[in-house]
Amino acid sequence: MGVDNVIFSVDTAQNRLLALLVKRQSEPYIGDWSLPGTLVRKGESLEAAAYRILAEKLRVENLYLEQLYSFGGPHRDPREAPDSFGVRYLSVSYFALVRYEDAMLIADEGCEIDWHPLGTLPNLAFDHQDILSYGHRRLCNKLEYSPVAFDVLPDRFTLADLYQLYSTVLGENFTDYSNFRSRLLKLGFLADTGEKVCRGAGRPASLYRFDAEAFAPFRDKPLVFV
Amino acid sequence: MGVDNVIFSVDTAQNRLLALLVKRQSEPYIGDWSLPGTLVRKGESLEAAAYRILAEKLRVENLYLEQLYSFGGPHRDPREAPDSFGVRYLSVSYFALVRYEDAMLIADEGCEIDWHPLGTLPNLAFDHQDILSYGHRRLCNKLEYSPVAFDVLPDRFTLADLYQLYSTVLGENFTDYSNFRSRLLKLGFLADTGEKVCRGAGRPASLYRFDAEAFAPFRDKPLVFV
DNA sequence: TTAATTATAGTAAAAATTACTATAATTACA
DNA sequence: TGTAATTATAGTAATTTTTACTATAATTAA
Repeated sequence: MGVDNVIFSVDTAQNRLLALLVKRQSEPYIGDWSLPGTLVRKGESLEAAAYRILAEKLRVENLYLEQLYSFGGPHRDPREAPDSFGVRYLSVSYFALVRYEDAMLIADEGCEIDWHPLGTLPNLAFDHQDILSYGHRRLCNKLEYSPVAFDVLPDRFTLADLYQLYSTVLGENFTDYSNFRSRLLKLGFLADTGEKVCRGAGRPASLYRFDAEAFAPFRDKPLVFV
Repeated sequence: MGVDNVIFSVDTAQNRLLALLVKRQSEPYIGDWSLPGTLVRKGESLEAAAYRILAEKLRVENLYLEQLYSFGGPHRDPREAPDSFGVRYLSVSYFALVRYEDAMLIADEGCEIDWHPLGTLPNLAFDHQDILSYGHRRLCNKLEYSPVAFDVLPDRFTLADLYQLYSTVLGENFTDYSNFRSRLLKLGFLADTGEKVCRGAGRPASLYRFDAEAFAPFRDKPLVFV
């Protein structure tokens, strides 16, 4: 039984949504890119295994992680072989969003690992393309309905930072900046810190922080940010 | 590796949301109620196993089924014992909504099985209460955002039937009937068959059917029925 | 025949969304 | 130094959607 992670990050400098892939070093699919995965260890929970893979590939402080789906058809892996329970390889997938700027790739002994823009993905091993696509759908939904963005933004951020994260993930047909601003501000869980930052030309922007307490009443409500 | 099902139905005559439970006939938790479950067979997909349990407990034509979550902490089952993969018992749960009026319980050799109203559930075996609660949350969301209702309504139904299903599942603080009607009708995927039915006193109601083709543009869009 | 009952249509006020315009505060550069 | 470009922010009018109702239609019950 294995855990496979779909790990996303947003490169705000280049406006790209990225997925973390590792190159397989053994058969089957040797040399192909795949999702980082692992077998679950004795006594280890699924979530613990998911965090462990992530920590083996990435040094990162700020992230959001949740279970995605379990893929377990009998023909998904050529390694298929009966075992004591009469089942074949099962993959429980998790999806994560991490802060790109902080994430340090851990490249141990020749293990190739890299970020890949969602637009130009290589062919993936196993059914990992399906898993990744499913993870992408979930990421979009999560962003629209949950405050996951604030797990990967810095503690203090501008509304432009927030907007850029949203529009990079959700694509072109996203609300315009002005309306996004007023909607978010009206919700009342973005607290203006009073501080300003200058980023290149133009009027300085206010730094906001996410007020988790003020967000509490929205928990588990269908709250749409788009 | 096992599959456990959270199977819901709506008793419209009594306005109750029901879950299907079976009484355990072996240790651990012997005599307690639990979700219907099974071990996955050699060469069987997870979904196939989920449909198989359902078919073993219930004769029913109309249903909706989807994967819920995988529960796999190392301490969830007292039966825990290491196996060849180094993992413990894992439960992949599925949730289903079936048409109550058609569903025939299959009671084989002394296997106790019954519908239980969500309000008055007994103590459940293992972590099945958690799984059931999670399934209930998912059911509410599904109903609000997807056309699952039409999988368990008869082919032709009145708007009152539809409203009753929604309000039974989603509870008291649900939109009023009049606004529910106009919202649904405006969406344009309910086709008036022209037929009328009399149900007790009052003006006869139109029978509608779900027009899957007209619904197509809404697929995967965040469509709120509430 | 009248009252009760259920289905359906419609509507006015409130709220939310959308597509903008205007203004403020900074940097870039001629 | 002054003017243009740039970015942030505020505001607003038109439209659409939602909400809380009222009115009317078609049937059964008495």
